[in-house]
Amino acid sequence: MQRQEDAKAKLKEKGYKLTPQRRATLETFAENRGKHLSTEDVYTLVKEKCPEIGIATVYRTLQLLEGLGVINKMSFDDGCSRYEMSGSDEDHHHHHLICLSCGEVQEVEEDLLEHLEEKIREKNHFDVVNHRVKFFGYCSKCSNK
Amino acid sequence: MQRQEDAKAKLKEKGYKLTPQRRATLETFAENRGKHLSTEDVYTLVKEKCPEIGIATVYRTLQLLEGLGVINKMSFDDGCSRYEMSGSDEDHHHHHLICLSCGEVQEVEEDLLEHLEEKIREKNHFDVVNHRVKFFGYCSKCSNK
DNA sequence: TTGGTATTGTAAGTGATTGGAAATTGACAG
DNA sequence: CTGTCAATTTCCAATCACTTACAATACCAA
Repeated sequence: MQRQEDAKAKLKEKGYKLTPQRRATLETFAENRGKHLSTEDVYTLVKEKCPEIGIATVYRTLQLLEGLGVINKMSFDDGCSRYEMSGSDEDHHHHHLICLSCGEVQEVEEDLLEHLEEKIREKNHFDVVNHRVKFFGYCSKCSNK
Repeated sequence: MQRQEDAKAKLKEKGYKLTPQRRATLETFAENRGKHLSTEDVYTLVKEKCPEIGIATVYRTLQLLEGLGVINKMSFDDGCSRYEMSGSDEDHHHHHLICLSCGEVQEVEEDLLEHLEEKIREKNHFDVVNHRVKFFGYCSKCSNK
């Protein structure tokens, strides 16, 4: 896919090597778009393609890919970091609904506050290029209980 | 709720971890607003969510949360300490402007999208109780360079 | 193909936190 | 003063998410 090829180009550009471990990690993210993978998740999934991989390499790879902007780290306060592939345009309108009861995370794709960015720009002299919103509350399953 | 989220932010800020035990304790206080819970009370209540928790951890957690100002200790001379969530400040909708260049974080106090919460509620069947927004961009100092 | 360098897996090391149990404290009775 | 008992703290070994040391190995440009 586009992003996978981009990522490979970025690696080469910066003098990093394209190893089977990194290739497998990229593939895994491409195959799991929209999911928020923990390091353990990635480890498990990548292991299917590349059984020898060690957990340390997974951590290193995720760090590297985050630095290159290929994936984004996000925290849902569940005790571990989670990542997803950063899709340049979708990313801009990509927000989360976090259930305070069960911890489930849903996504909302919507441009919520484009117009507010302008307001912020004027009031705070801050040049906004992106925003991210978390809504906290109770998902349908939990609020029915 | 807001105070729960604030508390989580404070923990993170000070380098403390948000463990299941701490999460359960915060939830317990949120669900028992206005009550004055003894350590034993907290132990019993938290045990429902987190049965493995030990009494020592409860004492430690209460100490920690008191230090962060999330809960208040009060004495009724009944032989044990009691606590309640400190509710003094109300639902502050404070959000953040994060500079991508220097990393500076400004706060904005503003209710940005109350009306959008209703929309989310209908479309996603998600009962929103709070939201948090991050704006990414460049602060005035950095964008002038 | 080759050689220098990046990268790897293993295993040991972080630092914060934990449960259980033992130790300490303090109020009070005898 | 001494013993008792419950509240609270401390000790300790273990756990968790993550990082690092290091020697062996794999990329990839020449």
